Amino acid sequence: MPELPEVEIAARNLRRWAAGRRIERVETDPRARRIFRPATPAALSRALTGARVEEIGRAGKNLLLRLDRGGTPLGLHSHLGMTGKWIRREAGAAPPSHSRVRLALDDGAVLHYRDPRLFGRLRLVPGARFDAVPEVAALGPDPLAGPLDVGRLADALARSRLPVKVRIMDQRVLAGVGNIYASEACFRARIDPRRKARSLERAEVRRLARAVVAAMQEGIERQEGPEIAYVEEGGENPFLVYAREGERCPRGDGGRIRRLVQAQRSTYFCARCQR
DNA sequence: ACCCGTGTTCGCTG
DNA sequence: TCAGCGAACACGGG
Repeated sequence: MPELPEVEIAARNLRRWAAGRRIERVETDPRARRIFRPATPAALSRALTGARVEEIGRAGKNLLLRLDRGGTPLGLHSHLGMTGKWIRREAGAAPPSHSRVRLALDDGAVLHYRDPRLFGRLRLVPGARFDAVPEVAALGPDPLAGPLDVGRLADALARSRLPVKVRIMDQRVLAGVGNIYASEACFRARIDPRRKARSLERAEVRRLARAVVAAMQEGIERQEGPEIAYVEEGGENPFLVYAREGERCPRGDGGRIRRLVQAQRSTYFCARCQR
């Protein structure tokens, strides 16, 4: 389930599970070649076996693992795509379905990278120089890495004729915003997602920036909190408007949530309160 | 069977 | 040259 909040939870999990641990064994699913960069399972296995996990960082939707191979730094860049997830299992436990990579750690646990659709990516980064990875270098500001620069966001919006909801999903504009949180942020900011990005006034840009941060923070708290058990799959839809077509607007203004398609993705909004 | 999907990249077009 | 568009990737679930 990866947008910024889910990737942040994955980073926190990996810190608890793997920081300071040594990777003793690596297994890969041969069908999963396409997620590897470079694309050979053998190269991935050779590089990671024996390495120690030092730090786990996050930039937008990207997980950045800093490893140590006998004094030489090595980076592992993990992008979860649509369906990627890191899962911990005790030694000998049955693997989850679609486990594509298994990292056996020195405490006996096994980290599984599960990814049914294979849209994720795992990339070795020599010297842990993540700024040399083009997709990472091109990222815009991360909404949780310090206060967002409203002027910079306004500039990025002013240069586009795209609908604002589509524009804020561009990772060069805001790192970590995906399809769900783009709808949620527009709703919180009371901005119509169909508006051209360049049409927003400065005050609206400020509202949008705050709305993005608030939506992300709530998403993280929801998944990190003690109620994890029933937020897991099968629970209620935790979002304000996403996937709520036809329901009443949560602001109680009498509007109904509408669905439309923008840039081949579903958008949800209330045309009554979002202008 | 058919449609939909929390993401990104690539090739084409104007 | 570049912003924008639509297809493609691959598979499960409703």
